[in-house]
Amino acid sequence: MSIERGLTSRALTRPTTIRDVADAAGVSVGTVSKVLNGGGQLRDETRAAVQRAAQALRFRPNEMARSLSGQRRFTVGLVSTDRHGRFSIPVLEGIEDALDAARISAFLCNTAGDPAREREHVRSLLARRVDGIIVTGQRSHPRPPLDVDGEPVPLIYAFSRVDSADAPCLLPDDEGGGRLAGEHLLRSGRVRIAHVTGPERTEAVRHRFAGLRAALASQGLDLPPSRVLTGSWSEAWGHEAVARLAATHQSIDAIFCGSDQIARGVVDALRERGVRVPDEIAVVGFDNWEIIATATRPPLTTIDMNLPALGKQAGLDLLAMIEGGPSPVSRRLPCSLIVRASCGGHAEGQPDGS
Amino acid sequence: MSIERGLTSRALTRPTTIRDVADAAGVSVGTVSKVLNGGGQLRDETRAAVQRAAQALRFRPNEMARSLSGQRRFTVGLVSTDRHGRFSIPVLEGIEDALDAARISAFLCNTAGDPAREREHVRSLLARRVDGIIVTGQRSHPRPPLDVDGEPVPLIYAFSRVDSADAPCLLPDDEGGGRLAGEHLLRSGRVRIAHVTGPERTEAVRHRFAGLRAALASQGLDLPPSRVLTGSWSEAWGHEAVARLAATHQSIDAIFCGSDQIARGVVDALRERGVRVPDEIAVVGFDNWEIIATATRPPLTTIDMNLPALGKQAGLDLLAMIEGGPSPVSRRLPCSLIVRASCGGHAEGQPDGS
DNA sequence: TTGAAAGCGCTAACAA
DNA sequence: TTGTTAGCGCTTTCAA
Repeated sequence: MSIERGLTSRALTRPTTIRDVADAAGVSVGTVSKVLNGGGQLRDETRAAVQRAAQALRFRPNEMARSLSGQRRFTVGLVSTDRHGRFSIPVLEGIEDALDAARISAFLCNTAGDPAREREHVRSLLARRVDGIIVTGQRSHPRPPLDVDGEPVPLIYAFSRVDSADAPCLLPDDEGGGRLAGEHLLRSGRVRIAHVTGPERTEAVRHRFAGLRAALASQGLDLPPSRVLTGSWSEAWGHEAVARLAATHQSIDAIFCGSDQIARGVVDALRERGVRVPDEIAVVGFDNWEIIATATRPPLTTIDMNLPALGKQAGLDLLAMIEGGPSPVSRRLPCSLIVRASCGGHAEGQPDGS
Repeated sequence: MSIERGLTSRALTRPTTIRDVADAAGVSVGTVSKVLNGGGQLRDETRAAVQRAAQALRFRPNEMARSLSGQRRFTVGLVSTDRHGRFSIPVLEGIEDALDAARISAFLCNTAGDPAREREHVRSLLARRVDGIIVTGQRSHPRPPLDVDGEPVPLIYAFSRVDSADAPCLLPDDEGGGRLAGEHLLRSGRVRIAHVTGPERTEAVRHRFAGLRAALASQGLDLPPSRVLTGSWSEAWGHEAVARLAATHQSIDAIFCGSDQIARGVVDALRERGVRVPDEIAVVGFDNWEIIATATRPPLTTIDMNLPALGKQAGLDLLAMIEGGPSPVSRRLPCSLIVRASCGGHAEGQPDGS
């Protein structure tokens, strides 16, 4: 009976408040708050009564009201600077995984590379008092630090380079990836390796190349400049590169490509020239972009940047900062080798890096 | 001088409140609220003084506090059911465009197809009292309506089919897309057309096929079953379909493919058989997945579903519902033809549908 | 073991 | 033209 108290007098559409529950259970709001948050010393019957009332009224505590008093908002901002590029999506997924586990909601902010839009989004995030912000996006060129107007909000960069030394920043270990590719090629018995990759000036290109060279060097092998071709990140460039390799009479038994798209162009071009892959020339790609890698004939052995794992780590790091921990350190996260058929040999261990 | 009042006694990290601004400007909080919200009758000097104080203190009104009293939260939930699939991304972008313009923030909720996760996210959204929810995701099979626990929250489905007649739902006009493709082929002088498409039972396959057939029928042309091949959404299937077409000695001058991936497989297979595209056989794809369509040789003429426009419309419809307008009606939004080289002929008008 | 009441930061109705 | 004050829904002392 007493549980019904106040049920009839309420407007039908107004959301149930803690007050309603208190009335229905015949206790005070303070008591309701305590049972709902598991605090205080209460009689079991009281707890039960309150819980029953809350259930009956489908009570759902207003998060904004809770946030007003509490210290944390359980909300973070996700600022992504490229129009949800192919790479930021898997990163976002990883971030969401980490956040979901901590029951934190995320505001999605796409700046589409527009500084004005970025400013607006950040304003809005700060006005909403988010507990932290993760910045994702293009990493070919370093971006200026996110302007948080001096606010001391935890901030981390995931798959996005910043031109600020102290900003915590998570990136894939491209050099390690290049090394993995090189080592795999060497293990497969290849020794005359060419490298067909993207724009010379991008960091990823330089690092992947350095990794490959290091792998070869460790076996005393050299990588003559004539076998290193920089171009664009396209299939078309893969085709052209093969033509150039042929024109300059390179005698090679393997090609490490800077991306799966390039690799696909390379493999197609090789096949059209009657060169057997991997028998005559082995090919390794980069990105593990499944839709490309698996449709290539033969399917591409390639390097995976483990972007979801990177995103997840960024989420965890941010959570640590929010909890008051020390600022996490910038670092490179491992890539892993994905073995398919374009390189011959057997499938090996495929660490997923997560 | 008076503007400085209270500046020193405040803890350094506590965010500035309206109270601080009021003290600094030597007015009451009510007055500050009025100038900040452009209300009431105030002396210009007062306004100026308040604004100066607000600026000086870098005052940023707490959105959660505003929401507590106000009617609207200016936040919506984005529930996407597939792990940020290739199709939901462009839809999300369109949604964000519409929302940004209305200065509304969006909570990103990825359910990864997990009902438990979906339930949790919806709970959280309701607890945060979002003004509305947009559901995005797989549309191959209709999904059950989002369970909002009876809450009267505005809700719309974008690129996601629901098995509920009255749920507002926005989808691309696949049949119209199929018709566009058929008409384009006919205009190019093709009359013996084959159709290589995805899984027979999916709605998109049936609709696109129906559109093609309608276009042919309008010219008195028939589409014999032997020229309609259903399979999977892969490049490999495109290859195989070409082999089957050849094996059954079909005499055709065009192929309309259910997706760009299939089209790419078809074009590659054709080229490998020495068939010239588009001279001997014209090919039209579907999706306008640029990375595929432009890398195909020749680049694919294809159908674009205008997903960003669809997302934007979903956002606008939701806003209308939030404003209290009538529930928007479910509908199909137009596709458009993107002319490249795989079909021969000149580039025609390319309505972008936005 | 429970209740009362003072905030949290802001808006809006009402006074002055 | 401006100030006062009562909420908004919840948490958290402090009393009882």
